[in-house]
This record gives sequence, C-alpha cells and structure tokens, in this order.
Amino acid sequence: MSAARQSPVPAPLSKARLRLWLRLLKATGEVEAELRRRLRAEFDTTLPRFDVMAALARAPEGLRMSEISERLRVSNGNITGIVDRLVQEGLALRVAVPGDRRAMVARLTPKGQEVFAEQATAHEQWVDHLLAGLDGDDLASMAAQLDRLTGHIRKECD
Amino acid sequence: MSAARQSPVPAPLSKARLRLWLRLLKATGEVEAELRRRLRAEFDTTLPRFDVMAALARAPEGLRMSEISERLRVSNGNITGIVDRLVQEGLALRVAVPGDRRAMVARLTPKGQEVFAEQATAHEQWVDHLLAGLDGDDLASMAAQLDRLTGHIRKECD
DNA sequence: GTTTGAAATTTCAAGCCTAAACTAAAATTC
DNA sequence: GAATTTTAGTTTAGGCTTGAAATTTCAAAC
Repeated sequence: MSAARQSPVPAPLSKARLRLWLRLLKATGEVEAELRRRLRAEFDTTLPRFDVMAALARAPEGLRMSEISERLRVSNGNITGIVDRLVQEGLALRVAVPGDRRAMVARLTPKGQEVFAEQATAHEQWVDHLLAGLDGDDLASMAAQLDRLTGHIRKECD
Repeated sequence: MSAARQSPVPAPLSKARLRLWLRLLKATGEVEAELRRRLRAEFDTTLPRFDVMAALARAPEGLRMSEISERLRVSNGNITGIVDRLVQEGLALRVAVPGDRRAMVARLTPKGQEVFAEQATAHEQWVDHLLAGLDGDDLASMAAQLDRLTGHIRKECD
C-alpha cells in the first residue's frame, strides 16, 4: 500500500513534450494569425503572397516556379496559383527562360518591389513588437533549442 | 570616418527577433508537417479532423458547434464542414439540443471513440519522438519563454 | 402578443494547400 | 535519330480556412 512504483516510470517527459508541443503550436499560431490579420488589414494581402514576394525580392533575376516551391517548401501547383494572382495584380511577371522552353521565371515588377519594400518594413516591426516579450537571453537560448529540435527532426524523418 | 555611431543603435534585437520568428515558424512547421503526413499515412485522416475529435473526446456529452470553434479558435463555418465529414464517416453524430432548436451538439460515436483512442496514443508517441531533441531543462525553459511570449501577445493585441 | 435584436448554425465565395494526373519539352539511351 | 525517361509546369479534385450573408430560433422590450 505504499507509494512504491510497480514498473519503471513511463517517462513523464513524454507528457511534458506533448504539453510543450501544444504551447509551441499555440504561440506560433497566435503570432501568425496576428501577422495575417495585419497583412490583410494594412496591405490587403496574405501571408502566402508575402512569402512568395519575399523570395522574389531576394532574387532580382527572378526565380523559376520550382525554385520558389522548394524554398518555401510548398507544392508546385500551389505556386502556380499564387503567382497567377500576383501577376494579375501587376506585382509580378512570368518570363520565359531562354534556354528551356518548359521553364518559367517569376520576377517582381517595379511596382511589386515597391509594394513589397513597404510590407517588409512593416512586417519586421510587427514581429519585433509581437516578440517583445523575449529578451536577448531568451532569443539566444530559444534559438539554440529550436536548432536542436530541427536538427533532431531531420534525423528522425530521414 | 571612424566607426563611431551617429545615432542610437536601432536595436539589433529587432533583427534577432525576426530571425527567431523564422526559426520558430520553421521548427513548428516541420513538426506539424510530419504529424500531418503520419495521420494521413497511418490513419487516413487530417490534423483538423484529429483536433475536432480530440475536443469531442474530452466531452462525452458532446459539444455545441460553437463550443468546438471557440476551443479550436477556428471559424464557425469551418467546423460545420469538418463535422459533416466526421458524421459521413460514422465517427461523430449531430444531436439536437432539447431546449434550443437552433443548437446542435456533436458527439463521438463509439466507433469514433475507438478510432480516436488509437490515434491519440500514436500522436502522443510521435510528438515524444519528434521532440526528443529537447531534454527536461529545454522543456522547462522553453515553456516559460513561450508563456512570456503568449502573455505579451495578449497585451499587444488586446 | 408583437416587434426587435441577438444568437446558433449553415451557406457561399474566394483563397490556400496537396497529391495525382496531365502536357510539353528536355535529356538519355540505344 | 528514334524511343524512353526525366524534368518543368499546369490542371484538377478534394479538403481546410475565413469572413460575410442568410436562416432559423430565442429572448427582451414594448
């Protein structure tokens, strides 16, 4: 009738990991939701569009469709649609690739560059304010932990 | 021409916060993507369906549509569709609420409970393995940091 | 009791997302 | 150089997501 354990403890770490995962999901989701809200409210755009424009902004020569989908880790067909809409709004262009008639390069228009520059500035500030609860030490230790996490996952999932 | 600063440094913290945000997004996204993959591969289901079933599993009496959408923080119309599909698969039921002819309660069927129990066990193990890169100290410090983060956000966004 | 306003849910339009099928154009192999 | 395979991209079907409109019912005020 004592409190002695009958079997090796099944690692409460497992429960702690699940709880941390839920917290991680919650925190990330809240920040992301707020960023989406503001992108919508301030610039009438979306996070996926912003992400594609961010990728294009770093590549003045433009990026092939497949390069965009690799960098953003989303499917190929997805990019087709998002670039369609950017083109339709005059923010991006599709350019044929000289040597390869299968390939297309997407590139920001001057208007697209201008619009993105504004959005990027605001975005950086928003993130700064939203994460203001974390000081320098937090940032450093969390960065290390997240690196451990992603490092482990890469092993876990081959 | 010296390296003297002309103005108060614009806080490199802001850049560090942006970089941390990207890391957070990446780590969370990778874990989430892997969980989705496995839910699909092992149980032919999706994360949203799993989340709804998890909410219902904690409420044997069932939950009103609006209660589900509040707990999961997704829109009302969204839940309609997900519950539709759960019902169609025989995992959940819609029950009329006696006192209020507007309201509906969703509840797991016995089959739904059974199916979910299996999924939940696997899910907990998956998370444990995916987060195995974090030890007890990591979990504790990260939990505290994430709480600071969400605490601050709640103030930031009213 | 009727009107008015609020609440619970569904429906709808639009966008995001994926996996799989499809098309067209290389690149390789024989 | 013709056949095969690979690669780039789009299309399609199905599901998730939201915000806004529409429905039905309830509650409150009158």
